[in-house]
Amino acid sequence: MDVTDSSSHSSESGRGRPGARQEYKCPIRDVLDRVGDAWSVLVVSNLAEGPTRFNELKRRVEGISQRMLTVTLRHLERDGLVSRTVLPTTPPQVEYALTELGHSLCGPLDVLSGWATANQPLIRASRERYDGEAGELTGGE
Amino acid sequence: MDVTDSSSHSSESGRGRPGARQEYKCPIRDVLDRVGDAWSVLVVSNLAEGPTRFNELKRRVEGISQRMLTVTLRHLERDGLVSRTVLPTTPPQVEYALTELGHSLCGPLDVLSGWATANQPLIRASRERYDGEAGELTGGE
DNA sequence: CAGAATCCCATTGGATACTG
DNA sequence: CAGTATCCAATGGGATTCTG
Repeated sequence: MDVTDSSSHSSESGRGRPGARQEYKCPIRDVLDRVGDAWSVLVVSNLAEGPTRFNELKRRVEGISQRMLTVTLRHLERDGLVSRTVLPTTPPQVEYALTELGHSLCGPLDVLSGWATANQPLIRASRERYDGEAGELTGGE
Repeated sequence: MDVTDSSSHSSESGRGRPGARQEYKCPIRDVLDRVGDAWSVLVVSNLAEGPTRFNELKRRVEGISQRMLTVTLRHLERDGLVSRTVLPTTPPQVEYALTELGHSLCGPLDVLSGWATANQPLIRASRERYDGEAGELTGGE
């Protein structure tokens, strides 16, 4: 494991401007920004099953707003994980598909989701224990 | 790949309350919420090297605010990934360490960061290409 | 030292309406 | 159909201050 940030800013960089971190951080960061975005993962995993059109995707990811789907797809496209193909039909159809790079991400993502699925019970349990204890202390009772 | 949300809400669940998604989603989600949080990853990877005290951690992750370090540690603790031990000294010392569960996450995290490191050049390139084209269209010249 | 609390602005993201 | 644009509530997170 070596995700340790090396190109870190001295804390003065982000001073005064809340939320405005900085542009250059460790390489991992920006990838995690994408992976960490729950929508991205759901979209990618959906696309893993094959090319899909916008509204179809919106239906499948169900719960995502139109705006977020657009934004997410743009990000994924920008990162070269997803390709966007406009079919010259009327009405216009747009097909999204994983690129090679996108497919290659599925492996690592799978490992992670495997871990998540396997350990979710433990995590859930830990949370309930934690929350329970917290409640005891606060509630006094 | 099957991260597809199965316990999805009909869109009525989150209706009206922006940002307030819902409590139950697919198992993967809450794990990704933690992994996706850049700070969590940095903290975990730091703790992977051994137990560390609060301020030491703050120094090492450099760039993290005190508040975020506290919050992040609380989350990790709640999820059972990190243990918190108060040494009864004066002044009080608090040591944070990875639990077994926490350590087990390092593997998957490593896979991911491996992918990230390996493909970062491609991603960067893709972004520049994308941004370049976007600029052409918008700026006209 | 370790952390809780407060203030406050910036970004997020849902809802809605409009366009080609 | 496939978006784009706008509005606005909620959250995130830095800075600062106070405590045991």
